[in-house]
Amino acid sequence: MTAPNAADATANEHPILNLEHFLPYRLSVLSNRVSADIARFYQNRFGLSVTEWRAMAVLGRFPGISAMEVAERTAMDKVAVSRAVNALLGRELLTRAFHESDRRRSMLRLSESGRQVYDEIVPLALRLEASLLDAFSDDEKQQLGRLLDKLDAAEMKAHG
Amino acid sequence: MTAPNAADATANEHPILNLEHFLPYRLSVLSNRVSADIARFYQNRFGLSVTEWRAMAVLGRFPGISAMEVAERTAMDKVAVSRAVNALLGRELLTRAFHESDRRRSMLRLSESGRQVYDEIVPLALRLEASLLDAFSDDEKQQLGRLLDKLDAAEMKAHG
DNA sequence: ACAGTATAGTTTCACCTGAAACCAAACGCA
DNA sequence: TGCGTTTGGTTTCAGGTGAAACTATACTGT
Repeated sequence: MTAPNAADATANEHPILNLEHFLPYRLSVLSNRVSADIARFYQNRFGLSVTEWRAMAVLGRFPGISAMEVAERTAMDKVAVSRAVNALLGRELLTRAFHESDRRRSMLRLSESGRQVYDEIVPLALRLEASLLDAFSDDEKQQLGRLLDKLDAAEMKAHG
Repeated sequence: MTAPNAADATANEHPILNLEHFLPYRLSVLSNRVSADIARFYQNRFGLSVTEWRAMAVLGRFPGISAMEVAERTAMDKVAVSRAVNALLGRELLTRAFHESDRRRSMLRLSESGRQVYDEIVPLALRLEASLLDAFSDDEKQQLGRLLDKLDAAEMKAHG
């Protein structure tokens, strides 16, 4: 074999990873920035952490579910949920009852004031999302959704 | 005004946020899962944290840059970079020299063994990325890139 | 009925992270 | 030259985070 050209040398002996085009990196940076933008807002306004807000968000949608279900629906682990729920109970933004026939199982709901906070945050969260997608045509929005679905599926498959 | 119907009530009085379709949430979950998949690997194999690997990745590509430039190119803050660099210096995966005429400025490079680690990780990282994009046509890959660019731009604009 | 296992949730521990304060070197400009 | 400001980098501090151990309740099969 003849001497490799520069490109071959790069490919074979010293592979290079171009971080700024590396998909996992791009996702991470984008997601961290977007999350920070939103978090900053409800942090300042309501003193809620991301995990707390996520718990509230899912309880606004599915009142009465257990901590376990909150964990599943938010992709947080049960430790994070436990802490978030306890913090929110302490601030009386949540109420907790226990299941009649299985007293391990909690049943969580937004309290009156929790619901007020929720009702105030949701429209602003939606506005923020909308501003991200401002420059997107309907078609592009749909494509983005589809591509993210596909990435989800691929990640699951590659072991999730 | 007559009594609102269920849909109106939902829209006006009790807006609902559907977490599983909320873009910032989707990005966060996907990105965390993908990052964890990769991190698990070089964590086990080399005891490298995400920040350490990112620093190495960028130094493999741009030998001799300063800690400040590493921070810029990895979107990490300088505290994280400082820690990562010191850990890597301790393990002799990096070397550090100082700039002649500005002795505050460091000049960082992968050491021999750092380069070996880099050369071993890069192909595996690329394989992992490829497996994520396995089901994507060339066209879809290109669209994904374009849409992520657009999201980056929108985030910048909405204040980044 | 009861021994073993599974499940919901909490606590502990060890680590990661960013903001702010800090230090030292370098620059700007009178 | 020297004094205020800027900049590169480190340290400190105050949380946030997940893995693993733990508690309490419920289920299962004999």
